[in-house]
Amino acid sequence: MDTNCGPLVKTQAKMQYAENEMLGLRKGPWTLDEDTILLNYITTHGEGHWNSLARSAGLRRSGKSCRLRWLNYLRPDVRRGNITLQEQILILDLHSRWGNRWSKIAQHLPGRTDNEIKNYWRTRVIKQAKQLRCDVNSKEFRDTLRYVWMPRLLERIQPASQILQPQIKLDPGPTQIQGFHGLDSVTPAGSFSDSSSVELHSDCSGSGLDPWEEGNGGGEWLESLWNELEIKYSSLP
DNA sequence: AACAGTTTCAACCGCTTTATC
DNA sequence: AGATAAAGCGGTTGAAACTGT
Repeated sequence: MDTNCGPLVKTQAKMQYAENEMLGLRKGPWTLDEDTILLNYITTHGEGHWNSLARSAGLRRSGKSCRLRWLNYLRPDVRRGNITLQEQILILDLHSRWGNRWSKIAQHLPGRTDNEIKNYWRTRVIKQAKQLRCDVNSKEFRDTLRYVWMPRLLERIQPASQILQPQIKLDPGPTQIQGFHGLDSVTPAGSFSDSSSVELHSDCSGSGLDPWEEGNGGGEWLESLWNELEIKYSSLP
């Protein structure tokens, strides 16, 4: 991120901080009471204009803090719980296309917040990269994600998917993943869809390590992966 | 049971972008 | 056109929860 900013902006930030300090605004974890107040207020008056909302609701919180609490926690459509296999595939794929554009990625995972996806990426994917001694931004790691881990995830959800989509076949190895051609037809900058014949030489591959071995809410996502992916991808730019 | 080390994730911070006056 | 406010984004932090010894 470009960290250059003018002295005016810095001054504004400092003034905002000083103002918050003077107003004695609360920080840290939200209490049940605060949640209730915020929820009730938004239910009645709607969201937006967060600074004035915070004041009107009688919350000793910054508008920013209220907005974040609402978006990441209190919103009724926020989905909680384990990231499903389908969601994992989506995250991996969309991240390969867009990088750390968390909010953009989150738009394609209904009910998931950018914060949650970002946390998932940092705690699971980056952790795996470290264990494999890979740079998470390296081509090797990205190819491993796409050509080793994503097919594995697909294999896992395939039995359920086959019930509805028996024509789907998984093509193992470092080749195109069937079902993702639609994605690859869109080639944004930074995508690596041009590596369809890539060979994996990195230590990342064939390690036997499977980052998704542990519980993932299996069984609750028996709807068709492909139907879901089609819906998601059809809305991509 | 107690402690240390690790992981997770809610919340914050600094900054940019967008909207409004 | 410029100033200001509000909204939004991505990176980071720290406390709670979890795990291992």
